[in-house]
Amino acid sequence: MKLSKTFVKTFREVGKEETARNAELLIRAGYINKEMAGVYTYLPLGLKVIENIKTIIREELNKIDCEEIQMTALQNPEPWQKTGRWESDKMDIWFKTDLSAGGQLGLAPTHEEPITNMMKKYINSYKDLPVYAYQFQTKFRNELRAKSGILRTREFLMKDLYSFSPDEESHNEFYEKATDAYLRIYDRLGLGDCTYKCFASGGVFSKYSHEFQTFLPVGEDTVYYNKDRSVVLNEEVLNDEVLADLGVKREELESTTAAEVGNIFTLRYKFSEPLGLEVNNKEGKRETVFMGCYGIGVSRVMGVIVEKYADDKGLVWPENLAPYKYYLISIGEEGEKLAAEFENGNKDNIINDDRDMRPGQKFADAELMGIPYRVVISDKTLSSGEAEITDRKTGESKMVKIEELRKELA
RNA sequence: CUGGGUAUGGCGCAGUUGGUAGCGCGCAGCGUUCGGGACGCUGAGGCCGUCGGUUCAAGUCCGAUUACCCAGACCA
Repeated sequence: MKLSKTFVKTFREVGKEETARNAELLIRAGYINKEMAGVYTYLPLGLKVIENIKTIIREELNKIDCEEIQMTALQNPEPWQKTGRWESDKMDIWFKTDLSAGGQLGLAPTHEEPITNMMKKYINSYKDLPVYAYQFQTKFRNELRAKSGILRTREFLMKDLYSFSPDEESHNEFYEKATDAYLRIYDRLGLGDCTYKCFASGGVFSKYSHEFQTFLPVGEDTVYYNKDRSVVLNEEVLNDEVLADLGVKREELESTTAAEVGNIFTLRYKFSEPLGLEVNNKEGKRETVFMGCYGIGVSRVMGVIVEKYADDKGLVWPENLAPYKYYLISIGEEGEKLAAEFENGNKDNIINDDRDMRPGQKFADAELMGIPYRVVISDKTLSSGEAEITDRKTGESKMVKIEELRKELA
């Protein structure tokens, strides 16, 4: 990408009204734009990061036989009325809107009802099970207060997976597979060393659910854990009964703040029963489908990654998530020619900062944007037939021959 | 929702006892610069969140309202 061709700009400062580090840096670096409280636009760079995150999630879910779909953001109230979740006292985060022709619609806060309802058409026999369907979808939640930048927003991108199994046993099997897939996902997202499976409230669904919590100073949750972190539980379930269940003592636990980056639930018959999602079993008798749901807040994960890796100079992206891998800065005509040639040959991985600016500003922007490798090609480096590559994370520089660079950038 | 705060060019801010708005960044032009956010000159850009009131006169005072921020509560 030629930096001179994009409409995106970086900013030296952002208003004091934006205090969350993730949003401040993402706005300054030109990844996102704030539209209003808890509502953000993803600009070209930010969108590429989102897509990179989605690709990782998609690959891991496809490995465990999940199928991708895309449901609608507009919601028919009917299935929600059947489960009792249309009423605002049951779900206080609804955005509801009126149809011109009369009647109401909801803006999807989640998709258990519509997908369960839809599956009645496709799941009729035990032979149709299991079904694992997921989507990346915009969710709307009318939070009383949006905060923490892109960690808690009113409109956000979520990956939600729903499992439909013939019985509890096969569900549990898949639940374990999904857990493993989640751990692989966090690993690939660069959060593996600080993200743990965590016991949490099952809400109205079941005794427990499991969250995936990333230990992080700005996290909104408080979690308790033992020394080897084999047991991690959310503060909300820290009580004698749960401690006994898990076989740990209160005194053995330490606490920390954490950000929830995923949540998986065993739904049992919570939705399939009221919505009548049943199959004929081998004996030809009706059986209600056993369900589970599995969520990852894609945009929130992006914010968590920013919080984890950013330093005093700006964003720092793990290589597999970065919007571009290389940031080219050329000084002098020869360098400019080479930079243009390299960028032209690999537009998807290279930012060529061809703006008419002084080098200092380009260095600062390269760091602010968090591109993994900064390549400087100048008269100085070219005099020895070389270019300088600087690692964003470590700050270390090394010189490479132009021929080697040409190969690496190809 | 409770408490506190903010709202002035694209961004960040100032604006005294009420007298018709200013600074930095950015932007446009010219020139000098060119490996760590350069400099000089010139210039464009604002119904001061919105509605109403007080006054000869309101960015400034009063009332209302909306949005935004922080803390808390809330949070599949």
